[in-house]
Amino acid sequence: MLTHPLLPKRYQVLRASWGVFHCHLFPRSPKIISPACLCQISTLSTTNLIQDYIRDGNINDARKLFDENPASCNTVAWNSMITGHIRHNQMQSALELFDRMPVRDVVSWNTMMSGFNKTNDPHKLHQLFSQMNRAGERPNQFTFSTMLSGFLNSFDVLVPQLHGLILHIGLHSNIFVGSALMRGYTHLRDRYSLCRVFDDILTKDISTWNALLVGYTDLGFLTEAQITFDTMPEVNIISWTTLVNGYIKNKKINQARHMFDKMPQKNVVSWTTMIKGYVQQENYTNAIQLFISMLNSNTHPNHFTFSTLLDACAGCSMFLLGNQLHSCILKSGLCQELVLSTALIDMYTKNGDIKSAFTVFESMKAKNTVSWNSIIGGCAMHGLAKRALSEFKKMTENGVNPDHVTYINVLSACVHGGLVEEGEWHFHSMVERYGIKPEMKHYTCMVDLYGKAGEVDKAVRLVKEMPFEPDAGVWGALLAGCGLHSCYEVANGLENLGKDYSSIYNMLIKINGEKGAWGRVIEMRDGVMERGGKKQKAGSRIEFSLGVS
DNA sequence: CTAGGGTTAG
Repeated sequence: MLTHPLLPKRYQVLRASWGVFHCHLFPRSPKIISPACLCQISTLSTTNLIQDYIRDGNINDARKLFDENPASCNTVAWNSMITGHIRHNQMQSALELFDRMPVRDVVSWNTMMSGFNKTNDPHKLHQLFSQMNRAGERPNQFTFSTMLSGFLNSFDVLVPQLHGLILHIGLHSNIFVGSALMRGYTHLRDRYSLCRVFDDILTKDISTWNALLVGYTDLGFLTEAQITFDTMPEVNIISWTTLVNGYIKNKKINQARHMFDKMPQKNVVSWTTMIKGYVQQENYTNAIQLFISMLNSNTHPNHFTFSTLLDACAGCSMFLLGNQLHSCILKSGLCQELVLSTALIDMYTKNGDIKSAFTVFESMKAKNTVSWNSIIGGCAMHGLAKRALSEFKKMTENGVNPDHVTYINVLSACVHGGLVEEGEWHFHSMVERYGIKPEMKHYTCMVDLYGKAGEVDKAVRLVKEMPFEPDAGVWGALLAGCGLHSCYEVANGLENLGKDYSSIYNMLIKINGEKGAWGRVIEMRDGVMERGGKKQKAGSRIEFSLGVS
């Protein structure tokens, strides 16, 4: 039974020393091994083999062995097989095995849960948890930490509930459960419970302390975070990076840089964090300088670093650097990273090179909502309205669900192409077909669409129907339409016009000026000046990218 | 065989 074509070399050795193996396991057994013993040995070795294969990433041989020896597979073998499928993102196969396994233990349930956690499917996770309880399986510390991390963005409310169960079972002192709970309470922005859970963990390790640091920085308690950092029994590179990132998240870029410079050592993550900080502040010069220092310190950039830098290139039109980064990405073998391709598409469209954007887009093997959004948005930005709509059609045909950003892009494509009917159709279908409620931006697009097309009445009606108070964008779009089609009366007759926005007054002034209503113009201009309004400065992207401005 | 802490895209 131990002879098998799939047995790797080290097991051939085991087979050769069969006697030793036999004596070691069953020292008192007769020379001729009974069938029951053989079966036991076989199960042990099959399970070990499957585990070895999976550890080596060899899912196919593992599955072959598994399928060909059903009698030698115990629950551990089944669980290992499920783990293997999950590691290879084969959730369907994992689920299929889980459904037909003869005996499930707590590990089987936990493994499936971690799978759904990986695929970001909190509903399935939730479902599995109740099934598990119905089946009479008792959740353990693994179950709770998986559940807690899976529920962070969807079932936040369940965090205290799970906490109750955890206290009941007595698992609150487990470091894994504890740090998962701390993350949960950080999401709930509950500082008191965060500290409470931290105190309940009797033997804290460095991850526990780091979780507290994350909690404090996320909630904006920078002083507490700094004190924690200074009093921690030990700090590692993760603690340092957490603190730097904490200052960045709270817009204290200089303090972040101060800590960053004090770091005893830096890795890709810490460099990327600091670079991202500067990109967020639109301080692209420092971001690039830091990137160069990073390369000089012999730290290799990863896909996080590249996407951050591409974001910078998109932000300030550094076309050359963007191109160079694309070459680096191709060389580094990271070009199939979904996020990177999406960042590349965005960089190309914002630098005016829609053709390259399409090249990247078409080279992608897997596309998600964000990637489709970036190409549709790119088409819209380049005035390719029809193309944007046809890409949208392809997206839905490919089974990728649109979201609210998709519709902002689709509607703005309609605006650029003057496609009123199509725009109306999509505006309605977003709720009816996908249940996406239109937000302010969607209304802005529609107002813009009607305004540009000269249907100012429809635009006004839409503004009145809107479920929220219009912002500067909506008023701006409406007034732009009025200006374009000389609707002087409509513009001046608007009630509740956004009086707090000086840009709105500037547009009104322009409309009145064109009509020759100078009295009103002067009156409004004085009003704007009294409020301390300034004339908007014009800027050029070219000047910006040359560093002139 | 299953679980925790720091960086990414529209």
